[in-house]
Amino acid sequence: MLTKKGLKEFCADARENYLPHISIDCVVFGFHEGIMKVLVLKVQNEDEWYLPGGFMLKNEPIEKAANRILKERTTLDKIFLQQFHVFGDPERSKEHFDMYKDMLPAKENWFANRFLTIGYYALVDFFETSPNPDQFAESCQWRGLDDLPDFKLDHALILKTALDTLRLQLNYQPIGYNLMPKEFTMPELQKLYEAILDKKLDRRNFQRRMLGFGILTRSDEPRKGGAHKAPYLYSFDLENYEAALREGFKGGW
Amino acid sequence: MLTKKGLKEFCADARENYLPHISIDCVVFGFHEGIMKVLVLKVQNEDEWYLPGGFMLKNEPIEKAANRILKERTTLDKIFLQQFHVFGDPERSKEHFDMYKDMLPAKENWFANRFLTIGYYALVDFFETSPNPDQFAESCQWRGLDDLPDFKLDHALILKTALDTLRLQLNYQPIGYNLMPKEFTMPELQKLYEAILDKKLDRRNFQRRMLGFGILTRSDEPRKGGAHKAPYLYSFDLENYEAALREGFKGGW
DNA sequence: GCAAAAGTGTTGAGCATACACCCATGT
DNA sequence: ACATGGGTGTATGCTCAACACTTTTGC
Repeated sequence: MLTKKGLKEFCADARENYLPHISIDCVVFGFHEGIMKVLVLKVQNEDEWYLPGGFMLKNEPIEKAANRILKERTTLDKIFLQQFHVFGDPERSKEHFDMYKDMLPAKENWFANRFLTIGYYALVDFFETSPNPDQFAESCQWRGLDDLPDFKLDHALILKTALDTLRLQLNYQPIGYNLMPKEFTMPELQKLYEAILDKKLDRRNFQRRMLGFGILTRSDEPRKGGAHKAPYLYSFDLENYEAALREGFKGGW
Repeated sequence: MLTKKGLKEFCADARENYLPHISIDCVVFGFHEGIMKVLVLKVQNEDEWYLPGGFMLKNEPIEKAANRILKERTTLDKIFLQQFHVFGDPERSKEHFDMYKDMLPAKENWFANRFLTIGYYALVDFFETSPNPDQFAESCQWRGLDDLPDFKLDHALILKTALDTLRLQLNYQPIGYNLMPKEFTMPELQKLYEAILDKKLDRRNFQRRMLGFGILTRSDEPRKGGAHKAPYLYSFDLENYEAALREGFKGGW
């Protein structure tokens, strides 16, 4: 939560630069140790949790705004981003309104407005990401899907909707290029799918199916060093991958 | 196009009642004589075409606004509506801006604003719909997908995106309850699918597949009067239909 | 040599496709 | 009777799920 002075400064700045009534909230998915993780923000000195979000510059394309916001939170550029829904319940930002309503008169108070928020989800490489808190937050951190905090506002709904969309997407689009390192083994990729879908898949059928999509390249060198039989390393064939992204494929899990 | 007086009145009213920077545009699909039709508006005395759209009251949920707008255009209530995308290119409403920029100073000119538009598509019963023009339009009429006008703004993109979404939806959701009359024959339903997908389907396989979804009820009375063998009449089993809407089914066309 | 991880193969069920055939009705 | 639209049946092939077998590696 901001101090009165901080709020006043923020509002003056926001009114000048941002489109009113509109925000962007992002669900940033990463994959680490077999668990799907989401970037969450914790407010200073409070047990309050949010998804990373922000506002749109007056003359900025939506997707650019989402990219800019995420770059600030993750240091990542060129993130895979997908708009998935607009949340516009008139009461959805009431908590924010109540929190700040006594500090500034409504006319200059940015948070006295109703906000529609455009939901984006992002898929990022966990290891390339350096979470950065924003001016409202004390920390920005990864949380597993099995260990989510209680979100403020409608951010739990936003997260759930993003996850549902992602699961649906899995049925007709390749996923993984943005979530995996450059090279990976088939079992590692399978763990990603299992984490997203929250269910076990058959090792052998997964392999056949995945290879059938024709979006993977097997490198000559298997991964060494581990115990047991050395698995092959794969990477995505970007050309085919992107063709599949555009055209989609059939069938589901 | 509005007169200066009309514009001034509209803008004063809009500024008081509507959320700035945000509009809603709707792609209304109907089905008639084997062709998918879309509701389009024609501007008075100009060869300019738009999709039906409008603005959101300051305290109105998005979906309510879309419903209200469509009720005005179609006289229909309780329309099947699906939000599908937000279009937010900063230049997208430039045509509107240019058209009205000399009539009113930017400060009072509603159309001097940048607008994000939330795209909804609607599925309606062609025969229940009575198209009504709005204050900007001279006519509101159905046009077949094969006979679309050149749209202004980005409305061609909005329509295409809606159609793509609808086709995707066909893969995992039942469609038809909102587009067909209460009772219909299997060949009639097939024509709907063919019109949406723009390709021929096998009569017999379509029937088996459709019945396999378990969302149809066959009535005892076949349709009489026509030449040839009397086809059975079907209606949707609303309970199963809605369950299928929620849970989706697998496989595509 | 054994356990565990990973690669490859096989089989059977179910579903989609492409047909063939039968029934009803108006001309 | 026959053309046409419509309902039902069947053979083929493909895909997916389930499961068996083999290979590699560290202990």
